[in-house]
Amino acid sequence: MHVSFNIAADLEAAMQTAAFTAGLEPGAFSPELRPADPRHGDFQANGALGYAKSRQLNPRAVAEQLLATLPRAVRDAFDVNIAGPGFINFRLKPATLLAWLNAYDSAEHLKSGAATFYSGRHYVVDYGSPNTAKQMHVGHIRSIIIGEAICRLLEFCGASVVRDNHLGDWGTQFGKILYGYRHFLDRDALERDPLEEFERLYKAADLACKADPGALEESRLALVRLQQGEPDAVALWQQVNQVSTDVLKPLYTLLGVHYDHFLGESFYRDKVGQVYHELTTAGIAEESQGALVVFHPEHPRFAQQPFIVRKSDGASNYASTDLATMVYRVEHFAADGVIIVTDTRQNDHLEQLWLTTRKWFAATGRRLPEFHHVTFGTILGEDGKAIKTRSGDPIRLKALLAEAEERAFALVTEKSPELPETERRDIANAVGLGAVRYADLSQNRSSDYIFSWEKILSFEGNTAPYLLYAVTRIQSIFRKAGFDPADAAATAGATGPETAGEITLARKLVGFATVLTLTTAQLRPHFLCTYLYELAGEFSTFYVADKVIVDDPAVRARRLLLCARTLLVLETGLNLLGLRTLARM
RNA sequence: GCGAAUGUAGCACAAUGGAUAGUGUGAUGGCCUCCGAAGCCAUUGAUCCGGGUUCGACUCCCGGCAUUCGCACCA
Repeated sequence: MHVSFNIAADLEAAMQTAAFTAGLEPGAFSPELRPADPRHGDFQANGALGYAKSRQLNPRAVAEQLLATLPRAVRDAFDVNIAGPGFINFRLKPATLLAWLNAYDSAEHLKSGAATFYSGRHYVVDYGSPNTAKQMHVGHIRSIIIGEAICRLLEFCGASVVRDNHLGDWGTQFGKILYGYRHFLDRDALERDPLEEFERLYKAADLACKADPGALEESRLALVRLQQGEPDAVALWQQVNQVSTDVLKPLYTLLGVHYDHFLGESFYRDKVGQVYHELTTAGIAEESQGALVVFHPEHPRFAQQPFIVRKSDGASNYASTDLATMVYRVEHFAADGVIIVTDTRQNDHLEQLWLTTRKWFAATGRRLPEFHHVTFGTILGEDGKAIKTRSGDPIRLKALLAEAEERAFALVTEKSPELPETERRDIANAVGLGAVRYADLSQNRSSDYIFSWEKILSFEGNTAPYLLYAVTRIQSIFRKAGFDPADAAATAGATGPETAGEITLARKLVGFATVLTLTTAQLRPHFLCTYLYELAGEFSTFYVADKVIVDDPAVRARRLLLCARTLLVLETGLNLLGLRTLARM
């Protein structure tokens, strides 16, 4: 029996065929196939309701018609019934469940099943993208974690992905650092910890600029000199960037993120002239108060609120470089889609960027890519305000991750004191970093969320420790049974699921395909998290109800198959989210 | 002032316009001679307010309210 990875897609196509055969008006019927409440089925088609309503028909009668013309293959694979006002419910038969479980038996096979979703599509994902001359703090973590998960998900679903770190390495902060370097430099401090000193210089200069217009003016001029290529300024700028990336890279390594490129704003410094020229020539940009700006008359707000493309002192800003970046990504990387992962505070900027890009590309005959601004909210402390240290400074990312590992180590030591310390350290790394990561991904990214160590490291609820624990329990079963989880001998001759626990678990496993389509379509990793949490829950229920290691070889193979596939889907899913899984903890 | 995001049990979070709004925590009561109880089962409790669209609204539209954020040379 052949069974597709994404069963829903086949079913949807079959429904269209049935509609045609049944003589429903062509083009007017949409199956509206959705995952169903498990009490009703695995999928439900709601299309009969809308179709019937618009044509003054009885929706149940339309559903009956569709049901009568369903292809034979659908009836073989599903139990089908009509319920309520005209919902058509499809429930996977045990034989179909078994066929799917047999077909998708490895990460490679799951991936090749999913690869049709985005096959041949090229995406550039811009995430992380910190400013240089600063330490990374908690504020940077969401972009890194969400961005990386999106990259992995798209790749798994067949896309080719370019990971681009669009460093903020060319902005106004350099004018201030140049100013600070000239007036406040502490050479010993620079020697000891250069990044620390550059950050201090920036802050000192920033304060000076707020207090003294002369300082502000000097900083601006310093930036212009840098952007004009003055050697002293350029040398200092290079030093700052070198020091910064030296500090950034180990953090990315710790987080398992490997960028293909670090094309920061400065990379585009020789490409902004073309932007000014084309926008002016096309009549999209205009001079206003000495600056080059774009207004969008058709827009209620951006008709008045300018998109400043070149500052009045001639310097570029992030609008200039972002526009140049858009062209580079389409022309150099042949991007079909551009995804930028930043917090919601940049909504206006990115909306203006996109409005401008559309007009500009139309005027110059360029191909317009898909554009997704993947936004996210702020991480809050337990007081409901933006998270900070007690002294009011931002929490450094490095310190946060170290604390996560430390707290996880204490927990593991408490729960499993018998394990050797090196293993407990390793577990603490996976659990601690996984907990931070999962906390960020498991909630809808558009909301702010409250960060609590107690909550994210809890073994109860939708957390990394709970999911990692489910993985280790399954591993433990295989250890006890004397098989490697990937060993086909363990599950040879397995028949379809029979008990309530087995069937529920198997149905959930098949749902992996649906959740991948939903997660990538909306670029919201929390859909996958919710799914994995539910899967782990179904496994726990099954685990209590149905003993796996039993004498009857048929029952044992059948249940080991479910264990093996649950392990596979949990590990695959968690890896897509960037979590490392464990054999024991 | 204009705009955006958010508003769901005491608390923290789910719900691509579908059927009885799910889960964790908390509280209460059960389940280990049995594969890891870091677990499982059960009870308890909620859609900010007012209109509208729809066969059907937490979801879409309009008007309020609340919180957070953004709005001419930071990114």
